[in-house]
Amino acid sequence: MSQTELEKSPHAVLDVVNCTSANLRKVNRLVTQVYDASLRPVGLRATQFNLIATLVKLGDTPLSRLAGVLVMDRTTLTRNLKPLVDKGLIRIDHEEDQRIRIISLTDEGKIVFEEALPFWREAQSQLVEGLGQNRWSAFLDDLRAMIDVVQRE
Amino acid sequence: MSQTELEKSPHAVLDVVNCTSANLRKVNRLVTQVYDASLRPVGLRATQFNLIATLVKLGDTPLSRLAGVLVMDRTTLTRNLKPLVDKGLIRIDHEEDQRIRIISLTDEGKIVFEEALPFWREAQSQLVEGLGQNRWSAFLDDLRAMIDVVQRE
DNA sequence: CTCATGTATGTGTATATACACCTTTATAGA
DNA sequence: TCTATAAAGGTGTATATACACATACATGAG
Repeated sequence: MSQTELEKSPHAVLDVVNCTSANLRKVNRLVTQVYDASLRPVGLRATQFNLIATLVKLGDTPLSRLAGVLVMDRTTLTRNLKPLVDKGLIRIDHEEDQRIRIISLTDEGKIVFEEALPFWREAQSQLVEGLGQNRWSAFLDDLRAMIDVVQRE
Repeated sequence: MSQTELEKSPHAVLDVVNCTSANLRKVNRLVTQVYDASLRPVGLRATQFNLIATLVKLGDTPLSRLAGVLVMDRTTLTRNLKPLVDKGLIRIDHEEDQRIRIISLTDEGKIVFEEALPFWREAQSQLVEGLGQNRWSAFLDDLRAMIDVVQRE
């Protein structure tokens, strides 16, 4: 009769409480709900707002490059674009190279972004102030460090 | 002709780079992929492993209480249980009160958890060491602080 | 005992995510 | 020129997430 892993390490279950992934997912759920709630008046989700903001910054961008900048799976981006295209906020055009899809903001997309900005700021401030400026800055630094850690592999 | 929000605040787009939600979601995507990849040999996703680990800790638990502990929407939990029930790792029973669903680990669920533990540890170590013990601890503290901030509303 | 109300849960729908696999289009060699 | 390969993208499928709405059951007021 061999001992189970749990009998050998009774603290194993406690360790799992410290799971980086589980804690991240939990925070992500909660924080996403805060931003989604703030942005609801303009009909955007947090993900969609970020996608639009990235396009404002980059200008017209090929799909794969956009996915690279967002550090997002290409096929996820394709799916995320759909509701925005349906709403007329984003346009997808071709280039000479028929393989390449150029993602652009429409005029309405730009307007909606401007409308959404104050609502985004509201959510952002709420969290920055809730955690405190300094601690929030450190937290953001750590998020970026974590990105480096994972991507460096 | 009124100025646009962007013309008034040319740094608005740069601010959005610091979006707590966007950065969290990005890290969450990457970290989830690390844990999913580690756990693939045992056929569990990070979310599923965490769900099982929580059940190991709590024992048989009513659905809504489990959702509360996980800080997860009740309906999300229902959906997340399905693949685990299908695989026979989790069972859903009734109580005397016919409304209540009791979620339990099956014997096979317990076995799979034990098999999964070393793979979880591998992913966990990878991130703890990548970020450094101290910084990782601070990061986890901040995640928990962020949970408090959001829940305190 | 009966019904109004509250509690526990499920379903419909939409989005977010990503892996495996497939199609289309360029391009570099032979 | 022709073709093998690489590059860019899409689709099928499965999971993760949550809001709005619907259902079933329990319980207390009368």
